[in-house]
Amino acid sequence: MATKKSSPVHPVHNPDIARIFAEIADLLEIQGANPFRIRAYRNAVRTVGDLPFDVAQTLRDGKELPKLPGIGEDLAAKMHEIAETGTASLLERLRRELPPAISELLRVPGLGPKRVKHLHEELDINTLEQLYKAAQDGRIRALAGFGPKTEASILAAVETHLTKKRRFKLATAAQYAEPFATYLRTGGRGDEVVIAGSYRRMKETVGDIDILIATDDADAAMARFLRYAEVKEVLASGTTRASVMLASGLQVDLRAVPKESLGAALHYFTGSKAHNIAVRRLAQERGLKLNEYGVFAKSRRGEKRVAGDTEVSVFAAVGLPFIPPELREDAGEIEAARRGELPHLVELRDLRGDLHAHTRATDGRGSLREMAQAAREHGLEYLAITEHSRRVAMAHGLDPIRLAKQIDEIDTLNRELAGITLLKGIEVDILDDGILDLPDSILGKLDLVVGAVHSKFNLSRVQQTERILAAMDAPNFSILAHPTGRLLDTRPPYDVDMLRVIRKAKARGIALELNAHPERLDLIDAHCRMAKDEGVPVAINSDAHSPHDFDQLRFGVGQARRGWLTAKDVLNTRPLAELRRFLAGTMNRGPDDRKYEARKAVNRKAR
DNA sequence: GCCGTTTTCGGCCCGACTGTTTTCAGTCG
Repeated sequence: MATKKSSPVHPVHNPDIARIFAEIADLLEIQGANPFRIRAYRNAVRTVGDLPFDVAQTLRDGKELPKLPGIGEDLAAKMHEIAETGTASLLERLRRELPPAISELLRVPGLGPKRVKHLHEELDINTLEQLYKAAQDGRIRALAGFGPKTEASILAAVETHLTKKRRFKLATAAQYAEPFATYLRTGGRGDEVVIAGSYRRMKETVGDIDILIATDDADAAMARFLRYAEVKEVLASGTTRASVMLASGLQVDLRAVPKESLGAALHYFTGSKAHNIAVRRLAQERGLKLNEYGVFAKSRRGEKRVAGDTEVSVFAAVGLPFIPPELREDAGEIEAARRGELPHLVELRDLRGDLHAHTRATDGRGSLREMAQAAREHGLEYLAITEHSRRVAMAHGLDPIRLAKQIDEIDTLNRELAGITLLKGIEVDILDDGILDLPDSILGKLDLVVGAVHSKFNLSRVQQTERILAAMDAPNFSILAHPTGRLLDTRPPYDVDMLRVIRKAKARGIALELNAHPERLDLIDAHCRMAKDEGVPVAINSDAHSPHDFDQLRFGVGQARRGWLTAKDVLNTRPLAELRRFLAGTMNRGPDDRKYEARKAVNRKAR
């Protein structure tokens, strides 16, 4: 339901503004508005989503918003309006003109604005449920421009969509959870506040947020929790636990514990459930009882508390060293801990560089110099510039001439930059047949080649795998970008035999990327472990499209930690000289690589 | 709706694929 302007206002965060702009864009699109006007809103979604500061907070602090690219007078005014009222009058008007749930229909793959409009006007379809019913009844295939295949794909898409419970991407949840935790921390009594649960384990998406507060005054902490301005609804509230729904739709649970129980409670509420069960079993074997209040030894005269003020003490009581939260999935971490073989996980500060970034030359938002400076400010020593290649027309991908020009620009800039080195790269498209989108004559002049699939996601497993393996046979190929192509919530991974890809990478001395973009986080944790087991280095890359995107590296590191990676397993922890040696081994390979050449020749002939 | 300016309106990344056509519209990235 639409928020009325007169209703109590919840503080607004950037994702809220972005969501409103996105909905406006959707509704305008269905109405058939000027496509460039729609694009302006979509650009604004990205701009707001990427901002390194909170818009509403900035305005509340009485500060001016800086001039933002693509945000003119009108959109700036709307950002003010949303920050103040939680909504935009334009959105409210559009919602009156169109059924409120109709923009949901645009989420169905294969349905764009024209078809949604058509379905609305011809069949009075306004919701996913109505769409599903119509597809089941075979009414959609009867419409002009639709057919049985379209109908079947709609049916399948809605089925997967309807059954999915809403989860938040880690980076989005962070934007709500961290200010909330900060608010609780500033309660003034020195309470210890920790966000536990899957958030602390750095899972790529979280269903809700679990906050733990160690306090001497649970009543006051509870009251403060419930008073938080973003609370829309109190779902439950007692003396030690409460549960609320925020205006953003994110559920937050609070648990207040006495300070001496913090460690045990933290362990308990961090999970995972499977990990907790396994640890409790260990406790049981030792005649101990483990719960959220501590570790207890049974005696004839009741129970004696033996540990629980810190997590370390909890683990120690069951004979284990501290296990980092990211590993707590009962996926071998307890056995490894027992044997003293836990990995020393990679940390953000271990990263010395970033091997995937874009600039304004294609679809990025910073100049070469701005990106270099931002990388340096994030403590990096090197940064690879890897624009899209020409096949990605929408991003204005580089052709050989423009790439050659950028190579010169980077050489020139490197001569004057201090404290950071730019590497010359490309994110070259892997075409349908596994051939790269640019000729070797130009690729061979680069420091590295990052290969990526951006098309033909629905090839069969065999075809998709062969395509990628073929590309890795190319004379110049350093890193396979976002290896499964998935976008969280939006696009499933393509079907590919990852073990074969990883073994090919091993054979060819190629690295795999762990793309740190919050929508991607690709490689997934299991594949990180697979790569590590096979001895293939993983590059944690930001895929930065603007200077502050380097902030996202922390989510990539979280994912890498879930994949058991140590600094040694990560390519871009290496010093520049060492990295260069690795990259040199992936470039300008000799005539031994006949497979790729043969394939290229065959394909040329076929054309 | 933004932007840049030859200062007040015209341009704004576009190629490929799919299913539906019978020469192409709609969607995607």
